[in-house]
Amino acid sequence: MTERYRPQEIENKWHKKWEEDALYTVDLDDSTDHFYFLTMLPYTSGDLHVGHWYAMAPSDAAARYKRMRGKRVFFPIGFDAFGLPAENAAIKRGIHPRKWTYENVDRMRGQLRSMGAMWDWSHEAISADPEFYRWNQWFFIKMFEKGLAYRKKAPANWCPQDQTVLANEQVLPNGTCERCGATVVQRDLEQWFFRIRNYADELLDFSHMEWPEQIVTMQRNWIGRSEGLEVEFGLEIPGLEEKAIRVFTTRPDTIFGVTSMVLAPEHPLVPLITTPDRKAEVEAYIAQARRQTEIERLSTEREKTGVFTGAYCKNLLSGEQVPIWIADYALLWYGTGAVMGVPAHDQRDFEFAQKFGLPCPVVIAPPDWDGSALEEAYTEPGTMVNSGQFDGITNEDGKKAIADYVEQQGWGKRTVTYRIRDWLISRQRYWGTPIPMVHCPVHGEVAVPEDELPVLLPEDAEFKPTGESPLARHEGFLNTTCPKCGGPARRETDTMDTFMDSNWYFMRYLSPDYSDGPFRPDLAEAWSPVDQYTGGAEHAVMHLLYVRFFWKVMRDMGMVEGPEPFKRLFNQGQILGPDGQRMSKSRGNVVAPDEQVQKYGADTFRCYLMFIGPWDEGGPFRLDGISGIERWLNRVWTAALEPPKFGQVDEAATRGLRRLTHKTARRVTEDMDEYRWNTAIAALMEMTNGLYAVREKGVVDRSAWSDAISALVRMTAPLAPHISEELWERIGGPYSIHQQAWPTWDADLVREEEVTLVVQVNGKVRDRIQVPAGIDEETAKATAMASPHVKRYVEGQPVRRVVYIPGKLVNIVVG
RNA sequence: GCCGGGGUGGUGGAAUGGUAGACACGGCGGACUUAAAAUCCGCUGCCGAAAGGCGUGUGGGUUCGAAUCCCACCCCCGGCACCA
Repeated sequence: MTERYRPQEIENKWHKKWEEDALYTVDLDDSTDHFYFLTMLPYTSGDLHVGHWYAMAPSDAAARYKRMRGKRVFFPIGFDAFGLPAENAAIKRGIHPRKWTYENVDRMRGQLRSMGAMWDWSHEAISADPEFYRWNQWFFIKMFEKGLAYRKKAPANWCPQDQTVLANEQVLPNGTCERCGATVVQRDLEQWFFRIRNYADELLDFSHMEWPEQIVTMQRNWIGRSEGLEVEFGLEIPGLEEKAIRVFTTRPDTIFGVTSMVLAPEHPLVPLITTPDRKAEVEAYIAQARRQTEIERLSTEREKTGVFTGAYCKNLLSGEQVPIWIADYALLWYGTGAVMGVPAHDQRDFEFAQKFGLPCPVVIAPPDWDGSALEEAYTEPGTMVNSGQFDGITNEDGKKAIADYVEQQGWGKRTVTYRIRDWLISRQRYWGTPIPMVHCPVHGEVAVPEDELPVLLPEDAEFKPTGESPLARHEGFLNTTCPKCGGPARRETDTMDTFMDSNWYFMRYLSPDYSDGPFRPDLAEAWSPVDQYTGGAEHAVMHLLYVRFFWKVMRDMGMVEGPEPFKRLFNQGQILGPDGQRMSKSRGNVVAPDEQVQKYGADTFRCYLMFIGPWDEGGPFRLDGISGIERWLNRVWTAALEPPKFGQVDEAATRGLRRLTHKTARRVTEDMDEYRWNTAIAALMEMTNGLYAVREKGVVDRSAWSDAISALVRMTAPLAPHISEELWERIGGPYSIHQQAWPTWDADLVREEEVTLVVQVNGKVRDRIQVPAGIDEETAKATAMASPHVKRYVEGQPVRRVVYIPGKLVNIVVG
């Protein structure tokens, strides 16, 4: 008897050995057959949870598979270490964020190692290291110099109780502070932005990437391009310089139906046009709008609100006077901050008009319209009516005709508007990259000179919430001199959004110790773009859009080549608790991977995660199936180490074994190419079951058996790297299995000798007959007709048709 | 409301126009064992004694043949949501 499979022993043994041998260290200077496999870097939240395993273990399997297929695979890892969770945890525990973060890094490194993944730790990068964030600052300065970073006033969530700025996630859905329950208000602060809108059109081009359709659609909607017309409405207010209100519309065809002009409450014209008798009401409305968070303001559940300013503008096409209102559904930052209200053809305007008693003239007639009033807005195609010279044409033609006319008259022009806003990058927080700018009373915004980078994050700042950016209270940090004039100046005290780190971390991995730039240009050229990126779909419109934007910025700086950073993207599904709910400590449904690894071993745990279902679906994690994987790996162990008692060789059985081996190689290869781990494992289980059946009889050829075991163990290697390495050594394979070639298959050997011919009568299965694989049509049909089970259903009825699918099926149509 | 994904045995799932339920869990039976665990072998969609019938969310359609394609509807999950 061979000794039993003891996962914990062999796993520790091989971790040590692999590390000593630097088995997974890649020399990037050789980029032959390179393949960059990247997994989203983990946040330093503390312990590795099942979600990390679910994201990373299959990624590792995929990277290992690529390696065995002959690629030089770079598979790096690092830590996303800045950000609010660390700061909050530090505040709660009264320890420094750096201490909390780096202790977590140490713990997580150990947990990550237990997975047995082939990460190249020699290329690790941590975003909170000064040598990393130095280059965030460098990039910021470059972007400032190119006009891609700019400063302007923008509202931030402000908690008047805690006297602090809150991130959106810290504001509860009812608009209160998650910490103290006070009502959060909007407060304007000078903040930094990146001009992502400059790249909006380019970001809509997805032709150079193989990404899930879902993510592409989400990004497309997020960018939200709409084509329309910007058109002026006349303003004649005594003493007012402004002679027009500009609106953006995608429906120029409805312009004759305008019965109101609605401005955003913050629109700069509002205080200038409001009549004295409306002033009090208008100001009260603006004040209440400002008190609401954007989430509340944009809720579609709410009834429409608004107030009349007392002023009117002129519809230049119809000549009509139009009352000017303000309402919070008009958004200052979208379009021109003004909406033309067409109640008959826009549901939102319809509700607004209903509430305030505004008229609702129809200008696009529905096909069967009898002239009666509408019950709701009509937004379908129709014929133009009540639209002066444009009457009688379809509204689609009307769109063009009116846009042409407006452009001819010089009242406006066709434009494109985007939903996406510039990227607000300022955070009024401590634990992040300091923005490397200086505010000089004489020279204004001045960038810190490159040779003074990094602007270090002071370790002794008071990071507990006080009402200001933590760095603003640190005198030593705050007070500096102007790089231009040497006079006294103040440092910028905001830090950067941590999505800045994830913009380029994968490039830092290439040369984490490089100090002449963010990354070595020659390695960037040889190893980018990333061939395969894997991670969660929750990053669809933040990280995955920012990183594409930033890549294009780097490209325009001449630092990288090509249109996109990631050729292929794969989103794994989300793993839920056994109850089907998101895992959380408060629900008590958290499965701790460490315990499971302790109990079953990393190989079993990895394989089980891959076996429960398709990788992109995720789903509830129940432990009750894990014994199936445990048994399977035990059977692989036994099959590999306890061969049959070879005796009289049966040729057919030997051919059968070879067929099983080659067939499995084909199936597993195809499945692994598509990351279909569950079916790949099922195929390996079937092969293992087949080997067991053969082993009982012991009538196969020795070499067919050892070929089968060799292939089985190699195909198991990407999934369960430790047990396969151990078995490989024990069956006498050269170290390391992870450097061996992937099994190939021979199509001739895969071919079956016999097939099951399914016989149907009128589409219902009536018999299954074993026939030689090469059977011809005539023989197949005759065999089918001869079947007694078939005869019963055919007899006495005319055969109308016989359908034959070669080697598979005969369908006899009677009646 | 809009966009995307999905609905298959007791359970996780397989099958993308041709044998529905691969593989696995669980269950049942057997072998081994003093016994249990582990291990090994067999059976296991539902109804039916059998013959056979029924069966992939619901209803209809296309086809010799539909889980798979088309139409309508219901439900679940994810994302976006007053975008002019």
